[in-house]
Amino acid sequence: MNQANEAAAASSERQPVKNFIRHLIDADLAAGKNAGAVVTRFPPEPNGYLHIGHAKSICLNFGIARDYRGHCNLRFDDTNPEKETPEFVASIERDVNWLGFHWQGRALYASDYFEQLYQFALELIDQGLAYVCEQSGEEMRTTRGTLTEAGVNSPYRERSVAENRDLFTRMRSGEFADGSRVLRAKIDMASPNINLRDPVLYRIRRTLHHQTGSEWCLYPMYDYTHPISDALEGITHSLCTLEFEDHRPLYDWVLNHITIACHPQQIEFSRLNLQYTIVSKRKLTQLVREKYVHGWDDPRMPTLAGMRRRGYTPEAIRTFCDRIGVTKADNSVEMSLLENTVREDLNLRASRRMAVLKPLRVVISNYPEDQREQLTAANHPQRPELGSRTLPFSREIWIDRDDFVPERPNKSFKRLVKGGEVRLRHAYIIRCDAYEVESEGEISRLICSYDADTLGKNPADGRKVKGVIHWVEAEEAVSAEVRLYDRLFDRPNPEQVAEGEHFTAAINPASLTTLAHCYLEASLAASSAGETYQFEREGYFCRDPETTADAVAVWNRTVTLRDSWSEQGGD
RNA sequence: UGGGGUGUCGCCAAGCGGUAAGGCAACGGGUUUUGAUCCCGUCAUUCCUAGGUUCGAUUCCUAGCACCCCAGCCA
Repeated sequence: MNQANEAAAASSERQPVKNFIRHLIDADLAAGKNAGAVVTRFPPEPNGYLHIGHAKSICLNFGIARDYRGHCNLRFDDTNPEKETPEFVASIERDVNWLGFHWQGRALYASDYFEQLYQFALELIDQGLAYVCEQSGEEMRTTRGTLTEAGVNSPYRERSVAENRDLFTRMRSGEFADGSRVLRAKIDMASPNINLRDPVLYRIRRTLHHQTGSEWCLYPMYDYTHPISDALEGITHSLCTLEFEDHRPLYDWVLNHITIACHPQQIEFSRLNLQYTIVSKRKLTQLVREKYVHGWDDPRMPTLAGMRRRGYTPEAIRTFCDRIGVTKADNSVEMSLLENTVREDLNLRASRRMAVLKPLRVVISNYPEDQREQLTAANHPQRPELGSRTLPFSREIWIDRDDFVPERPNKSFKRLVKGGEVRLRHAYIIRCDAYEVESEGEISRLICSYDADTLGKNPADGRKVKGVIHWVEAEEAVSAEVRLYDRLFDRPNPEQVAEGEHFTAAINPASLTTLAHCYLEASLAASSAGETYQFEREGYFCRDPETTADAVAVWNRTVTLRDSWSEQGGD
């Protein structure tokens, strides 16, 4: 971040906000549980990029570890090699760090525990609590029962311990075909909780694993792996989302039936729903694969990589996560909360610059042709310590097309009209004397005159000029491409589409507007990738890091300025 | 109609028996060389509903209602 001021940035963050999980931990601590330790973990599956929903979980888990002087492990839940890749592992590590959180030592993997997991499975078998089942997937589905009817016991359920041990050992050594056998927990096929109807613990899959290679053809399931991984790491509070609530009896069952000292407490909270976007990894993957967006880091994506590229700061995202809170209630957070948090953060730290997005040529007829001036403009109206920069000024400048109309449309209109005056930000007051029109009817040029006695002061005769517009000196202007982003979906809940339609039907076709011929003030020639500025009267813009050095620089609009004018019916 | 959850302002969310915090949004007003920022003010006699307990209930009890999740060899 350019001109970052740590103190200023830090002030936008708040003191720890209490939530029901922190209250539970307080109670545990007060009761002397876990010898006063608080250990959490963030357990992503490396099958996609991290998004804003993960940010909520990261801030929760790492935030609690920080505030309770414990620690939080980053642990990849890598038990399904078919969907996981090293690229995702790398992106996740990068994004967690970028968000501002760090783990001790190396990142951990559930696959680190494959051997121990296997030994614990043997222990379950020895107790008669797990068996090798040869039913097909289809058979297993039909015998599982329904929500209201009990399931039917598998014919393989009563195998002897010796036979189960033999079979399971041979499953590991690769004697059986993929999918031909699974290891199942022997619990209760009539349980009203379907997760307890003899759930699968292990399946056979000959897939190269990104961490363990071809060492295993036997992979453990999430419900079996997660509690043991947590326990092996000494996790005290295992935080997950609501849909795992009815898996908790299984989580506890596993730990209650093996020899292990630690028994973490699983606590569930509701996942984040953000209006006008989606946070389903499956759907985000589809947007990328089917090229609805330009990649996981497309600035329209709710991924941390996309937000970073768009210009959102980690501080703003953390503050947002503080503000949405943590509860068990289903929620639907308005985009304006996120946007306001980003604006608030950027307003404080971003230097101001001027940029003309839709250029309209202006000639100042009474300004001497051979004259040039170097004006001085403060980088930030409220923070003088951020310094100032120089603004060239001459007879020819660019202003934005939206800042001129021939005739005043209403009495509160403050921009330039023919015969009217307006203040050029940081410069003089000009009057529009005439305008030229092209064959198409489009205005091609404005002929204006300036009041030389209005630099840094109001007119001596006391006349009031209300409007202020931004501009860029023509000769030294820097060419740029500017990309304006709008919400990716056209409705608050993109899942809500007509019968038979897919969520992609809700994609906003105007989510990206590219302006290829924009002019930035001269000082921006020295900007560098990733820097964010406020383009006055337009919004916050971040110089795109992915653009090649020799091309015209690309700027991504992070967020617009609040605009109470257009909200009232202005344009 | 099985099991597990949740219901406090348009959105998020405090509150844990003592008489409804805060943020966002919205709406007024002031300052302003960004229609930005900033400042000031307004915004739930009411907490899903109905009963009950109590001097007193959003908080306790009972009965309803609404919504979400679960039948992957995904996580």
